[in-house]
Amino acid sequence: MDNAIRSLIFRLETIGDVTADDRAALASIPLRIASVPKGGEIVADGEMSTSCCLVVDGYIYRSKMRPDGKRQIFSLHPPGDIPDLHSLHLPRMDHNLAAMSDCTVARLAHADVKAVIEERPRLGSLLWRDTLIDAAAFRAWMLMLGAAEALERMAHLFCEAYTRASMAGLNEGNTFRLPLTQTDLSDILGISLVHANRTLQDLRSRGLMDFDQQVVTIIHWDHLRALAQFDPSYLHYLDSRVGRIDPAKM
Amino acid sequence: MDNAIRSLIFRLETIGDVTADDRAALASIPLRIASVPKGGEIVADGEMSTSCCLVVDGYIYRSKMRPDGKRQIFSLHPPGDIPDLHSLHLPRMDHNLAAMSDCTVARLAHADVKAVIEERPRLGSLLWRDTLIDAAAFRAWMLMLGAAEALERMAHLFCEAYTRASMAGLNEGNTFRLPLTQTDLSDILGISLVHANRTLQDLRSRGLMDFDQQVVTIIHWDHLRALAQFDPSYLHYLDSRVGRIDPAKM
DNA sequence: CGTTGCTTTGAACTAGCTCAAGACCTGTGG
DNA sequence: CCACAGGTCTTGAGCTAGTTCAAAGCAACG
Repeated sequence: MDNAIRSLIFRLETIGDVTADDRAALASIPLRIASVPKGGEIVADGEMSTSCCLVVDGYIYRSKMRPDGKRQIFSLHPPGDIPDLHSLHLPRMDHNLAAMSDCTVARLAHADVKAVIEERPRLGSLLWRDTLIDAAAFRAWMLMLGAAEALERMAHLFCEAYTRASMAGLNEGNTFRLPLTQTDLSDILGISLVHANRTLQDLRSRGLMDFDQQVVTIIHWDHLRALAQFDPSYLHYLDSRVGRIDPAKM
Repeated sequence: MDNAIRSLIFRLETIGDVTADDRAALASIPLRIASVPKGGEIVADGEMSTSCCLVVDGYIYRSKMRPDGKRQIFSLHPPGDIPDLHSLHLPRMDHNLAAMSDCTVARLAHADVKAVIEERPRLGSLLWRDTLIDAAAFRAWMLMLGAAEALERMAHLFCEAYTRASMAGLNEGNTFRLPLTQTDLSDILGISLVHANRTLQDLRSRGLMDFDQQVVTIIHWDHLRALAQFDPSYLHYLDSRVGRIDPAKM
C-alpha cells in the first residue's frame, strides 16, 4: 500500500475505528504526489479548492495574513494530517496553506473523497470527526491567545507539538524535530519576535526544555505540562490506540 | 411546523440547499424543549453528551474556565444555531455551553440526528458544513486575539454579531439586542473589564456605534467595518439567501 | 431604601512592543 | 579557501497598550 495512505490511516486509527474495508477504500483514492519547498504555498487564501492535501512528509501550516503585514499561524500539521479537509464542504479558502519545511504532499480530489464517503458513510463520520478535532484545537488555542501569558502559551505549544509528534510516531524519546524559526514561533503565539526569543530563553533557563536547530528536547515534561496547564483531551485521541506518548511513562 | 425547527431550517438555508424532503426529515426529529435561565449551564466541560442543543430563543455561549479563574468565551449563538453539533461525533465536551440570556432550547438526541443523516446523506453534508463554518469563525477569532489590538477586536466583535443577528433576522434596522455585560465582553475579547469599558467608550466617542442596555446600535457601519477590517466571508453564507445584511445597502 | 450587579473613573504598575544593532551561521561564487 | 550575503538569533533600551487595585456612581429589584 502507498506510503502516503498509510500515514493517513495511521492518523485516523488514533481517533477512531478503521476496518479493513475502510483501509481498502482509502487506498483506492487516486493520489497526486508533489514536492513543495520550504515556504511554498499550497493553497492560497480566497482560492476555490478542488482537492484536499494530505501531508506525507514534513510540516504544513495554516495561516492568515493581515493587511498590516501581521501573520497569524493557526496550526501545524505533521504527516498523516489533511489540514484542508474542510475544503471538501467549504471550498473557498479563508486562509493559506503552506509548507513549513520541504514537504511531500498528496492531493486527493474532492470528487474522489466524496465518492468514498458516499460508499462508506462510517468513514465519512470519521473524517467529520477529524475536522471537529481540528476545531477543538482552535478552541484550545483561542484559550491560550485570549487568556494566557507568553510563557504559558509557549510551553503549551511545545506540549501540543510533542504530543502530536508522538501520536504520529515522529518523536525519538524526548526529542523531535519541529521545523520552526523563532519568527514562526512568534506568529503562532501572537507575540513579537523579540519577546518570543526571551520567552524561549526563559523556558530553557528553567530547565524545562530546549529548542535548538529546529530540534525540541523535552527535559522536564511534568513541569512543562504543569506550567502550560496542558491537558491533551482536546486532541480527542483514543487512549487505547496511542501507546505511551507521555515520556514520564516511558 | 414547530417553531424550533423552523429557525434551524432558516439557519441551514443561509448556508446551503434544503429540499422539501430535507425539511420534512428535520421536522420529524423529536424535540425536548426546555427553558434555561440566564447564566444557566446547558452542557458542562468534561461531560459526555448524548444530545445536541438547538437555540430557539435567546443567546447561548460557549466558554472554557481556567484554573486561575479566567474565562474565555469562544462563541455566541443566536436562535437557529446548534452550538454543540460537534458533540455528535465528539461526545466528550471540551468546554461549557451556557445561557447568555434567558433562553429556550430544544434538545435533539444524537441517535435521532444520526438516523436522519443516515437516511439523507446530503443533510449530513450540510450539517458537516455547519460545523466547518463554526471552525472558520474560530480561526477568525484566533486572528483577532493573536494579531489585533483591543479596539479592532471589539469593533470586529460587533461587526460579526450584527452580521449574524441580521442573518437570523434579529436586527431592527441598525439596532439589535446583544445580551452581554461588559464583563462578558472582556471575556470574549481577552482583555480586562476596565479596558473593555474604556475601549467601548472609545468606539462610542468615535461615533461608530453604541452599546447600552444590551442594545447595539450601529451608527457608522462603513467606518466600523473598516476599523475592524471586517470581512464576513469566513461566515460562509450564501449571498443569494441572505438579503441585505449591510445597512449601508438598506 | 438596602442589597446586588453593572458601569465608570483614577492611578500606579507591568508585560510585551518597537527600534536598533550586533553576533552567528550557512551556503555561494570568486 | 576566503569573503560576502542573507537569514536567524540575541541583546539593550525606551516606550505603550493593557493590567490591577480600589472606589464610587448608578439602576433595578424585592
